[in-house]
Amino acid sequence: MLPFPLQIQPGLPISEQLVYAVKKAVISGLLKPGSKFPSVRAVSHELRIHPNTAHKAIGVLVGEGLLEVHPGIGTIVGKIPSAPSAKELKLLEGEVERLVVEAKNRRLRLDDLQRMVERQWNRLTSH
Amino acid sequence: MLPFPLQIQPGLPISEQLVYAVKKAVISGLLKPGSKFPSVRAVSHELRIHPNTAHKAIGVLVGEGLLEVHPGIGTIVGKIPSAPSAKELKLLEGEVERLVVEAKNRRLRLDDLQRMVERQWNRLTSH
DNA sequence: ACACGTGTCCTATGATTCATGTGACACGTG
DNA sequence: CACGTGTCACATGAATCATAGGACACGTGT
Repeated sequence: MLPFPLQIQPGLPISEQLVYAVKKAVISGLLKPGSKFPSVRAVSHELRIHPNTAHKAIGVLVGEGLLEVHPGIGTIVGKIPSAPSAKELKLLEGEVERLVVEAKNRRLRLDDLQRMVERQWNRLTSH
Repeated sequence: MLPFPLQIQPGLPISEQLVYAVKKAVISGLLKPGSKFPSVRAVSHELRIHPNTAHKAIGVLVGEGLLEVHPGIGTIVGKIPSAPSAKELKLLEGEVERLVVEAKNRRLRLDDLQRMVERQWNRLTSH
């Protein structure tokens, strides 16, 4: 069994769903830094997807520092996520802007949105 | 000239970029409720895109209540954006979750994120 | 030395989405 | 009736996505 939950659904690319599932598992403590991450072939076999698709998702996660690859040995969960770079902060700003635009068009108030953020934040807290 | 700014860039679907540009223009007061919205052909001509592409974006905006269509006459900016339905709230929850997941993986703190939200909120305020 | 599992890469194919091309129709205004 | 409006129905080419099948280099274990 995979160390993280994922039910693949149509509508979004499979590789993106896999990336997101791993990100959620990492921050929720399901995947602990330094622990082994399933091999490309194991992931593809469990999820019934093609190895290339799993490999693509893992490549994204490696690029973001969430996973570390050791050739010939395997892949482990990244130990120390680096502090946000200027580039990453700019990307986050863009995502925040998108969210605020949606919220404003739905006629939410700032404190409504803040409460939603805080609720999701606490819900995704490891413990 | 179009009543809203938009510089089409590669990487995202053109229709999505158009939808987002209009949403931002609406909440920033550039497009006022009740005012006329450019015709499908005018938008496609100004942006150098295909009428079908502009029509697709406008269709999305109509579906969300931001624009109102009067057949044979034209399209205007929606007057009264409805209160968020349960379905819309659920979609927003999902977007908030995505943002929180990204922020946590970048090792931001809750108040860091809250500040970013508040800043974007004030930046996108009309007047 | 050898087999095995690991990550990585290559070429190819079919499905889907996206943007465009082209043409047409119904509606309301003048 | 002409005109501009929104709307729709095909079709085509490009790009993305997932799949298929095979191959190679690396490190570990026997």
